[in-house]
Amino acid sequence: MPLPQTEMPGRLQAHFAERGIRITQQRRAILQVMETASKHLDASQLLRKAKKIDASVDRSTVYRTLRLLKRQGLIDELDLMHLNGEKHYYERKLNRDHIHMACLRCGKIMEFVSDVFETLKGEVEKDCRFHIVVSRLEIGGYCASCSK
Amino acid sequence: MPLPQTEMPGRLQAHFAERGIRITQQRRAILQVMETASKHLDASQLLRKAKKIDASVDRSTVYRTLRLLKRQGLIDELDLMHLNGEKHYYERKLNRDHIHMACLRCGKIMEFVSDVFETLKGEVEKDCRFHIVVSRLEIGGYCASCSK
DNA sequence: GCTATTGTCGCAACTGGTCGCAACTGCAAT
DNA sequence: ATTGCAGTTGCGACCAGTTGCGACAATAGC
Ligand SMILES: [Mn+2]
Ligand SMILES: [Mn+2]
Ligand SMILES: [Zn+2]
Ligand SMILES: [Zn+2]
Repeated sequence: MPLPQTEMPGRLQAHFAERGIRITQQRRAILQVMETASKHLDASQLLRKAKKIDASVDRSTVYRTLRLLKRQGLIDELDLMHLNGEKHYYERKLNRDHIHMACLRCGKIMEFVSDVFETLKGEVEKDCRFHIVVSRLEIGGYCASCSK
Repeated sequence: MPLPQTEMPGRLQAHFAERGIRITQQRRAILQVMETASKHLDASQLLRKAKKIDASVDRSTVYRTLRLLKRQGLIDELDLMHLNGEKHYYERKLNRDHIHMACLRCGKIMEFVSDVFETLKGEVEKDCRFHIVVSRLEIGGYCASCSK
């Protein structure tokens, strides 16, 4: 089962500079956390980690920076089936979209890259004349070990 | 006061009866709203409409009933790309899954049924040995009239 | 119909995400 | 280096969703 290829250690901060977006102390801390994160951070985890780098970082700034990163297409927002409450999860956008699967029993999160998914998106673009910017496929169910 | 109990119960209420789930005045009101809704209600709209049928319905009961309906597989929960804040939208689960597309410019929501989507889910079940219970594909982008 | 059982409800307190505002700061022009 | 200012921040108030609890009401059994 194919896994998503990890992006080069590219810099979120570089994207900001290129697009003339102001780089503040707080944003630097938040971006650094997002860069180095093992995936799927939620907002409060992100806040806690960013505070370790710059203690002045406030909750609102985390949410505002997440919104900015989303608008810039640099991160994806996930529900992961809301297995643990309503919160959302964030991960750096990779070269290729991937599907997320969440096991409703053990809570494991799996990722899957598929050509059929690409085909499906192509179909939507053609049949609906819809120009896709972002797409998100999340599946809930039972993983191999839990479905026995 | 709630409507008379002799009123023709909808499918949701029938499902509750079959499964031995207690049918209360408040739930009857909420189910009735979900049955007759043109789609994609959010929680506060649902609360407002349900209160018109039974004024005693409380916010918590709406959320608890939504959770119950989700667990029973009777409704789907959608983000619709969080075009209007973080809230979630709900719709009755239909015979066949469909994709949701949201236009980032005009806000229009479109639905699309695709065999390729079914193929993709089949692939996930087979390749990942994952038993799918619920799936949700949401796409953000620009509709035909907005992408010119 | 009446009562006992137990699931559900409304309420109020709490948590997590948002927003308006005044203070601050990154950055670029001098 | 200094200055000027738009963009950004922390803060506090606010709003939406959750939870624990005592009161209540839907059902089953009499
Ligand atoms: Mn969501
Ligand atoms: Mn992922
Ligand atoms: Zn599992
Ligand atoms: Zn549009």
